[in-house]
Amino acid sequence: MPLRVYNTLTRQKEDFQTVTPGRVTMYLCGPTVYKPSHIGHMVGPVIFDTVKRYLSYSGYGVTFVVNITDVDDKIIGEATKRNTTMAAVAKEIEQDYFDNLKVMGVDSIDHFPRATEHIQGMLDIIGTLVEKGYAYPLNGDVYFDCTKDDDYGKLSRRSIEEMLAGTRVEANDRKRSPADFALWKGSKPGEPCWESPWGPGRPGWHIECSAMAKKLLGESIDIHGGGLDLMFPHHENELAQSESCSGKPFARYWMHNGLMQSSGQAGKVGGQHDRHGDLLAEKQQQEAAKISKSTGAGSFKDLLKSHAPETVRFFLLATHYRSPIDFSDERLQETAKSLEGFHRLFKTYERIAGTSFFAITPAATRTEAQESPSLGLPAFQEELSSLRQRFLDAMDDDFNTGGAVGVLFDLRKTLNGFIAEQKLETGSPKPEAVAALTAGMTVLKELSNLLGVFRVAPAKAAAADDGLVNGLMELVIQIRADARKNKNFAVSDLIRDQLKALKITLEDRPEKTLWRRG
RNA sequence: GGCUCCGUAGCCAAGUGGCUAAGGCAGUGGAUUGCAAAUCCACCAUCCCCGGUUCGAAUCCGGGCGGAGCCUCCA
Repeated sequence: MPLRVYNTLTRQKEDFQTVTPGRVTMYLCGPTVYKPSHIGHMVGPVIFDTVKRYLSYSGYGVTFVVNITDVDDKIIGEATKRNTTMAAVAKEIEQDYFDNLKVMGVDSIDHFPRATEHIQGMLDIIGTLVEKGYAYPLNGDVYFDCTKDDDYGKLSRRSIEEMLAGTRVEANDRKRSPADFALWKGSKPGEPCWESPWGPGRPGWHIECSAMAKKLLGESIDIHGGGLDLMFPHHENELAQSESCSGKPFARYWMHNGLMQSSGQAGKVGGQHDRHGDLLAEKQQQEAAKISKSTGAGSFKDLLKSHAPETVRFFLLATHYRSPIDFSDERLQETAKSLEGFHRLFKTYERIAGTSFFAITPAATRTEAQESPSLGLPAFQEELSSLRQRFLDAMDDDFNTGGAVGVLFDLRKTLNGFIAEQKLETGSPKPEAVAALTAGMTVLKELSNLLGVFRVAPAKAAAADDGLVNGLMELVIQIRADARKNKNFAVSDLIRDQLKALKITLEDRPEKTLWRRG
C-alpha cells in the first residue's frame, strides 16, 4: 500500500509524491515566543516529528524546518510589560520551547530559523511582490493586494466577498481592500525596527514563513504543516504571497493538525483564556491560573510535574492528528495506566534475556526490517510480520497513529502470550525461544521508535535512599518468603497488605518475589 | 450570519461501501496462585435521529438534532 496523505488543499487523501524523488521537504509553523509553551504547542511538533520518523523509515531523505517567530506585537507587548527588550523575551521563551521539545523526544527538526535572522529574505520577496504589482506601499506599510491574486482563498475555501460579509471593517483603515494584509509594518518610535525601501519597520506575520521556507527548502516544498487554526489567515496569506512571488506551487501537501481542547469547556487550550487575559482583574487571573492546571492551559513544564513526557506523547498520538483532542488529567492518567503493561513487559524481557529492551537497535528502514532472518518458529514469526504489516498499513493511511497504537497493544499481547506459552519465565528456557522473543521485542522497538515512544528507560522514581530501600525490601521479602514456606500466611499476607498501603506491590513469581512502587 | 469539520460500547478511540465493527481504560467470568499480583483466555456496541441510493452503508446523498474550529496576527 502506498503512502497516502490528506491534503487540505484538495480535501482528500492523495498518493504521496514528492517534488524531488526520494526527498521530502517539510515546514512546520512554530511558536511566537512570547509566553511559555502549553500542551497545545507540543501537538504539532510531536505529530510532525512522527511524520518525519515515518518518512525516513520509508526511505526518504527528509529536511524538516520549524520557524521561531521572534518579532511580533505580542512579544513587544510582553517586553513592555516586563520592562525588558523583545530580544530578551524571545530568547527566554525560545529556550523554554526547546527544553519542552527535547523532553518530548522531538529531535528530528533540522533547522529552527528565527524571523529576525531572515529580514533581508523577506524584503526581497516584498520587493518582488511590489514590482509585480501584487503589493502596494502605504504610509510606511506594505500591503498584499488580495484582489490581484486570482486564486486567493483556495486553501481555506473562502472568497474575499464572503469574508468581508462577516467581518467588521475597520473605519480608519486605508487599505484598498479590508482583506489585504500587511507584508511590512512601519514602526512607531521606540519599537524594534529594520531599515527597508519603505522606511523603518518590521515584517508582517506571514512573510517570515514564506522567506524562510524559500531560503531553507526552496520555492516548492512538499509538506507544510501547522495547527488548524493557522489555515486562515496565516497559511492562506503565506501561500498567496509565496506563489505570487515565485509563480510556482508553494506546497504540495498542506497538513493541518486538530487542536487541543479543554475537557468540558468550550474553546481550544490557551485560546480564549489568553486572549482576554489582560482584561481580567488580578483576582480572576489567579482563579484562571488555578483552573488552568486541569484544563491544560497552564505551562507545559507544570504539566510535566504530574505526567511523564512519554505519557503525553502517547496520549497525543493515540488520536488521529486531524481530530481535536480533548485534554484532561483523567485521560492522561488513563494513558499512563495503559503504558504500565509495556514497562512490565520490558522488565520481564530483561529478566529473561539478560539485556535491556532499550538497548535493542532495530532496523532503521522498512526495507531493512523486512529482511529478518528465520526464527525456526514459523507461526510466531508470521504473526510478528502480520502485526508489523498492520502497523505500517495504518501509518501509510495518512499517518494513522491511533490505529498504529492499537497494533502496539496487540503486539504486547502476542509477546506476553509467547512468554507464557514457552514458559520463558520458569526453569531454563530454550535458547531458540529466547532468541525468538528477542526478535519479537525488536519488532516492538522498531515500531515504537516510529512513534517516538519507549526510546529510553523511564526515569526512576529514584532517590538518594534507593540503596537503603532496596536493602530493606530484600530483607522484608526474605522474611516473608520464610513465613510462606512455613505456611504462615497470616504473616505473609499482613506484610503484603501493609506494603500495599505504602504503595508497594508484590508479585510472587515461581522463582522469586518481585516488588514495585505503585 | 458565512466557511469548514465532527457525533462509533460506561469513558477514550481506530475503522469512511461488503469477512465475526481494531485497541485502551473500567467491568464480568475462567485459567494460574495458599490467597493475591502479573499474565493469558472469554464476555461486553448493529455505529445521534429520520428518509434515500445500493444486492449490500457506521461508511455515499438529503433533512433534523447536538458539538467543535475559523471568519479577530491563537500551534
